[in-house]
Amino acid sequence: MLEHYLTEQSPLEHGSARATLAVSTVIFTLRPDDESGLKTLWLPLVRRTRDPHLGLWALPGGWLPADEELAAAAARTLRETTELSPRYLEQLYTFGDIDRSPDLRVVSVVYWALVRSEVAERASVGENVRWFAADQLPPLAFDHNRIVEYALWRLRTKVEYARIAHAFLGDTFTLAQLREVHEAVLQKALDPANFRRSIESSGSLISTDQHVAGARHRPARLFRYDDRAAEHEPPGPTL
Amino acid sequence: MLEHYLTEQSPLEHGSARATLAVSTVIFTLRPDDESGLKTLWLPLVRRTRDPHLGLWALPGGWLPADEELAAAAARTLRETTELSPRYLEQLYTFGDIDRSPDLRVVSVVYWALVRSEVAERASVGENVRWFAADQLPPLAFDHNRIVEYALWRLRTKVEYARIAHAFLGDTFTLAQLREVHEAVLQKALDPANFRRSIESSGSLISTDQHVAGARHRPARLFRYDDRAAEHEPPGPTL
DNA sequence: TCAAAAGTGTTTGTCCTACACCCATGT
DNA sequence: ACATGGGTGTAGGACAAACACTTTTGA
Repeated sequence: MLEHYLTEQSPLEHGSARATLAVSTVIFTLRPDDESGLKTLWLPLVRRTRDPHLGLWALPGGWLPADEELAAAAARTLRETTELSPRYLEQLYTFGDIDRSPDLRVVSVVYWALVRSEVAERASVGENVRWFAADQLPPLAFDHNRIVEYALWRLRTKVEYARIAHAFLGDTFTLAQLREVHEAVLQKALDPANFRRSIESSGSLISTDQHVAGARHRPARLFRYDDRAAEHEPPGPTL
Repeated sequence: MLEHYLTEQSPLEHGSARATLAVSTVIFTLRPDDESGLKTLWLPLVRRTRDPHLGLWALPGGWLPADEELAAAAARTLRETTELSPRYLEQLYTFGDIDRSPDLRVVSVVYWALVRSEVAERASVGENVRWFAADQLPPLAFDHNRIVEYALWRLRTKVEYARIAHAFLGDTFTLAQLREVHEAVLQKALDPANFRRSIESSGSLISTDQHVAGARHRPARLFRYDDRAAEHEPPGPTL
């Protein structure tokens, strides 16, 4: 049995049907909630124009062309959906339950991505693409609700907040802006004093000489990310 | 272009060729090094009996049948290779670089598994299956060296050591045995006193009334895992 | 002059580490 | 008796939370 399997010559020759590969992407951005005004996580969904699940909302994605890298396919569907480029893109998980799609056996390699808030404001929103608050989603096609749940969990428990928060901001930013991102993702208030210290001691920021004036209080200093600090990465596929 | 892609009817109809899905598994066990006698990580590899990479060692795996779950396929190849059942099995990553296999486009969903030490001692070792020390591997087929590197990194940086160490041990064990597992995985000595406290305060152990006699020192108490403690899990696919 | 947010200082408690020390057993 | 590892106690340092306080601006 072992020998049979290991020496099998080609995937085309074995009796049972093959699984089909798809790539989907969970795309997050941060923008003010309609009511509270507080920044919350939003994501774009695509309305299905065919069966199965015609009319339901689903994650952006598509079949994997044999000549395209996985991450490239994720970035492409992201671009096609939002007309944006990802500031952060990472493989999330591969979902392959037999019955997750009614007819075909579909295995989906799912990526998660972050895009900048300001840019996402003016992103394309058509008849078949709409942004939703991440914690108020309608029932989605396939197992996509579960996938978004998992992506949210991963975002919130990711240790290297530094790179993540960076992905939501511009090149320079104040500590208050950075703290606002952390608070939105973690869904809890952070002490400004302690936040400052923990960020500064992490060494991932470079302080500029610029300040932001115009508010009726002391001007805040602008900071920039230290790209050299991004080297503390796992030796794995993330690189 | 977006519309074209999203409304595409079937993966069978688009022009370019499809990718092929495979499942591979990195199987770890703990056993004494031949020289030092210290416990180290070992894993089984399979010799390839066909091109590409004929004669090279590779991870156990095979094509994914359309009617088999991903994790089930991983467990099956594990069983076929080692005649063992996994005590721990988790999806690691999906590797899909275009050129990772010379001819076909192969996308491999890779799992990592842990098996018990004592059991692995008497595991099947044939002409085409052999156990290797995880940090002294020969050049492997495809990108399998990179995959093993990543699996090792994940094993060592996994936060919930509790379940992992458990997978290498029997139902009851002494704290010294548990500590030996942690030391082998982390490759550093741990203070017995502090190790005891950190484990006990984690609440994942149940102390039994049994003790291990026979050694020329105070008998060590046997512990058992608290399955209820395993509930502190992510809400994701791991469950 | 006052409100508001930037930024600093200080206290307190918690966790981790190192290491001294006692306990129980086989030889 | 004594060597050996099981098991407990405790002091010191690192770090994080809480919060009082000073600084600098616009109104």
